[in-house]
Amino acid sequence: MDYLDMMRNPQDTCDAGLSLGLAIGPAAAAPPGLLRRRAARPCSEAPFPDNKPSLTLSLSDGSMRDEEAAALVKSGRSGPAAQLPSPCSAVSSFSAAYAMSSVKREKDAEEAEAERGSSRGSDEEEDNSSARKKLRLTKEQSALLEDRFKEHSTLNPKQKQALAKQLNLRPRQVEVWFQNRRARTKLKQTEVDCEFLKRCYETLTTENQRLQKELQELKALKTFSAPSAPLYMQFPAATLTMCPSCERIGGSGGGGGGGGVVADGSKVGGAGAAVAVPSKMFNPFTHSSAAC
DNA sequence: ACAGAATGCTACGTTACGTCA
DNA sequence: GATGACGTAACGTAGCATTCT
Repeated sequence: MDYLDMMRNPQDTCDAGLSLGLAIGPAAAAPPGLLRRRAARPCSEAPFPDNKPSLTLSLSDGSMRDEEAAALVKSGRSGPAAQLPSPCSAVSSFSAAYAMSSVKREKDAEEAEAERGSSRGSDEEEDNSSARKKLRLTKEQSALLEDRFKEHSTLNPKQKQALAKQLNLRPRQVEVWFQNRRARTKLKQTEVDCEFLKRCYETLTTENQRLQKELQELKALKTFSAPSAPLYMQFPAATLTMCPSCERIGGSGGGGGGGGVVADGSKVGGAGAAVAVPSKMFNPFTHSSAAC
């Protein structure tokens, strides 16, 4: 399965074993970008300094560009067709009130101008039309960019300059490529996380059904018990657990504390039960019992 | 020392081009 | 040849951190 297949069939991605490395960690609990945008970091830092995602994606293998590479070979394209966005058009599409951005554009334009004068002199079209042209990276360029991305998902200015020179691209193009590459990685991560959560939901649903069934059985058992006996004595011993922290007794069924989802809305233990379950969700990954 | 501006980097969303079925 | 889907380069924007004044 290559990168394109994974993009088209995220389910296949999971089925192929990408979820094997999943763990309940920062990435799974809160997929980056879903809750809040990550704070900016100095470019020298690692991409995921502390809360490194708990699974890795093999997006950066060389096979991922095979289709594109094949297309390039087929089309006979051999080198980067330099298409420099017209500085005029860039500015005209945007309010000049944005001084910060326009300064950056000027810098880009200067970069572009410098490139034009040197390595990109072979461009056949230097039209000043406002339409932006799209460059297709060559197989070699893509491969090298992928290699660099595998090493670091971000570049410092020196690395960017060097890589741009090596690839015969503008630094801005390298920068954009890394931006888009990070975005693709993140998208893929989100898809995997989503799939993982879906499976968690299915597991919990199954567990809930099982517990409801168990509850029904216990209720049926209760009708044959002595009415004066304490409630916890009416449970089979094997179903009773004690929370080590709060030392409260609860049924292993999870619904015993009132927090479990019960079909008829009633709570096991009733008002007098010494079990308090604040959470409405039973988490089989963090609780071996639902006593508390 | 502190405040505010400038700068540089990022993520995110969007646009538009190139390719393919 | 026309067309729609898809991948992705390029762009616009805003937030944050650092540096400068």
